Amino acid sequence: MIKNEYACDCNIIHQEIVEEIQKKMYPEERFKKLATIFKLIGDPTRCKILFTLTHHEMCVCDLANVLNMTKSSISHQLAILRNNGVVRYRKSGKEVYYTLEDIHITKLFQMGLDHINHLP
Amino acid sequence: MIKNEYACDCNIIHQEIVEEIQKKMYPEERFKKLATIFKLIGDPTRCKILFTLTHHEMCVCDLANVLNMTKSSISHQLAILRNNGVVRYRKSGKEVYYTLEDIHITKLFQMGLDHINHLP
DNA sequence: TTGACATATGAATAAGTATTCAACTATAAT
DNA sequence: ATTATAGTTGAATACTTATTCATATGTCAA
Repeated sequence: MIKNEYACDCNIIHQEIVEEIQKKMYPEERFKKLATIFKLIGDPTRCKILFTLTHHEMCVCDLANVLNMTKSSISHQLAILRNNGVVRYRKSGKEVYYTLEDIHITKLFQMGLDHINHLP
Repeated sequence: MIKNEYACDCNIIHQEIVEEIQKKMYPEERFKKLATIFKLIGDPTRCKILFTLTHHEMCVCDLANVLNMTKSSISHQLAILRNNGVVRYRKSGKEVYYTLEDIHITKLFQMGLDHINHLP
């Protein structure tokens, strides 16, 4: 048991295992990115938006009606998805139409969806 | 264009599409569950814990050392993962050893990890 | 050009959450 | 028995974030 004064508030119990994993550890930045990806899907409103866009391209008003929420609220959430490259938009007259952009996140979302659909 | 006074603050622009998707829509509860799953992974500390446990079963002290955080902080996060069935624990003397429990969440996590590892 | 509507956005508010701190339980060692 | 250590947990704090409100921009129709 090696005292570890600087790193944290407790002892290392299994030094070999700890060192082995510390070598494999990614830099902080990568874990932040990873968490961000999951956090993007980790909100009910955004889940509903993604679910809806999986079925059809949609403008903000229609999304607001489908989700039964205000345009403003939807628009804020779309901005988050947009700024993280999850959705793409095209303008047509007064309307703005959104579609899914990021294939990886879409796949992750679909996997999560399949999972809960198979729950009891 | 049909005025929708009760549902939200705006008009339905494409009624057919909206109605079609409203039929396919899941109940609120299911989207909450879905979001919860992703939210569980959507935090850098929990990502690090999951990453570490992917490689080896580990006790709280060792986890605290690997992540360079306090035992308390780790323990709180482990409680969240535990309460949501993501990790399992076994006691051995004074130590508590954690392993991954939920195969679905582990798979989702791995998919996310693969994704960011293939980023430029 | 005026009015109506679709969308975006900044600020404010409210709710949620991660970490710290202090106190607690349980186990092991002396 | 007493002490030290591993882990948990509740409360407090600091931070993040979703929604609302008010306002602004841009497009279309009259």
